[in-house]
Amino acid sequence: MTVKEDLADLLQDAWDRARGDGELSVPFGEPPALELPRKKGHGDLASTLALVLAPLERKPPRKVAEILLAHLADRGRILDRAEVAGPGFLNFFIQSDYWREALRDLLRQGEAYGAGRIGEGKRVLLEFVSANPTGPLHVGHARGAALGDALANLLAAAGYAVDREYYINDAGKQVETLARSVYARYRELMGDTVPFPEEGYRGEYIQTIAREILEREGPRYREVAEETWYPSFLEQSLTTILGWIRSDLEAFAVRFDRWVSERSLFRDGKVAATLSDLKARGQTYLRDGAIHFASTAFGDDKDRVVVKENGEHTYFASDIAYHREKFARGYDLMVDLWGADHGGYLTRVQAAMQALDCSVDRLRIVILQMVTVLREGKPAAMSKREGEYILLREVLEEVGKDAARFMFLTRRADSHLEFDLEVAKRQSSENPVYYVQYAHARICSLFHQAAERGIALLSVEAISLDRLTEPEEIALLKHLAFFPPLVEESARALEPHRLTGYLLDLAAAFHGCYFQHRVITDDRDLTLARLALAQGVGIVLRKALGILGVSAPERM
RNA sequence: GCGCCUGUAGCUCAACGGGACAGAGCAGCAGCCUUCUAAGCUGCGGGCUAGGGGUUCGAGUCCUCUCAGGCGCGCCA
Repeated sequence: MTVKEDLADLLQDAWDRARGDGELSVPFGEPPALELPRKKGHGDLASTLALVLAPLERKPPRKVAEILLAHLADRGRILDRAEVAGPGFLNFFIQSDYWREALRDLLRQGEAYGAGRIGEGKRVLLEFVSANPTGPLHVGHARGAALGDALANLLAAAGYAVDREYYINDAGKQVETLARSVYARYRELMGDTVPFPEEGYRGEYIQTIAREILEREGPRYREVAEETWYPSFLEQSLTTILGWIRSDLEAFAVRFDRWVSERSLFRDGKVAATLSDLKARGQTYLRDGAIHFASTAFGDDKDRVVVKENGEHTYFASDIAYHREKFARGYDLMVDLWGADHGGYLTRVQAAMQALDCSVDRLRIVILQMVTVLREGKPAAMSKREGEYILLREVLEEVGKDAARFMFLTRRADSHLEFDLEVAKRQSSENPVYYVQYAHARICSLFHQAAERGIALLSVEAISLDRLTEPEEIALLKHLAFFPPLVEESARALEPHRLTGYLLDLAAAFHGCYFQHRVITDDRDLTLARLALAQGVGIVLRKALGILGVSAPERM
């Protein structure tokens, strides 16, 4: 039970009693919501139940609040006091002992603390990154990778069974262009003058791949027909780039359970099956030699081509098949993480799912806004074709995994992100992530100190937590107690960034407390109580940082 | 032109499925290390939440219009 649940039960009970006494009459409604007041004097938790109920009850909000208050039956278990305030808020002040026992509970649970139940073991598929295998991952992908990985961890922490998937767009014109670009560079390396593909990829990495092929296979593809070199160049280019992508993701501590290839969907007949399904449902038609999907029937701006005039499939066709396949796998929830440049694609995918009777509410698409990279105070140009972009690899080398991930994860998905490389490097010691990590390192240091001084730790049950009486200590206890509901709420909202805010608050509360109250003193019981508090903070820091994929160092 | 996203302190961003007096960090100023890590702590200043209308007991949050920025508007992916 979390604090919010405990109090919500109490309030629900009061509500039921008030109805039983005939003082309130509205039969049902939402379960009472509780929120953290922004201002200190407004209690530890507040409810707006009376405000919501008042118009339905045709009573003044304060009157409703009084009635609820009168029916509150806490028997001194949780509450210190409760009061009606402002227009009709119910403010709850919770006993210090409640918070202390919450810490004891935390310590009993250890690393399991904060494990949520809202997932109920439901299966979630999270698809993210899914960058085209036509070049190395850049900083935009890094944001998606950080968010996706953290989101997957978060959902898992909230009790979902999560699968992480990367969709490889290894079919179509882009990878064809990739192969041609590499071949052109291959010929150039041998001194041949060949035309470079018009829309070809001009990044330096193309030469790298060409050079590797030349070293590995020599000039054997110099004077052969396209049918001979093309398949080989395609495969080798894809393999090389996917290798880069995998190792970059690994270095960024981003994990995937499954890699789904677009070509495999064609190979396994999934695309054909999907198209015939759509056709059978009367959702496609032929126009100008191309097969269109009638997406306008589902709110799209125009109908979309799925099979081109030349008989090739569009990316959209295989993507419909991919999503249909995901639905068929029986997930309770599917989450797609897309870059803002794919935002215009949302309507048509939802349209396709509707057309196939896949319930769209099981699919949630998170659009991630762009990243602007600042180098030396100026925006760095990002153009994949020209090969100008800041790579994930570079970010890792310059900024580091922890700082980069934390920075990506302090912003909401739909907010544009400015990533200043100079600031991240130069001021690395002032980076918020170090502030949080430092709190963890300090706590570890405390336990080393305690061990050196031969302080014997007690079992959880034997610690005198009532020795924790300072306002800063109580404040810390409260922070810790709010972690479990935070996990559930962030997961529900698909917003891992709430955890970074929480971590900064928690670290600040800890640093403040640490500065003001010495942990290790001659007072044995007090020392043990404060160590227990520090341990609780350490556990939550580790847990939350772990969800974000940021390390919790023992010393700094 | 149309669609989606954004606009909050000098800068970068928060504000938890509308809630009470909008908060942090950085930058600026002034203090705190003989004692558990100063990558720390304490204090100060800083806002018509882009702007106008509306809904509501209550709006940074919802609706609408205007302005500004980003992304998209391919038989590319």
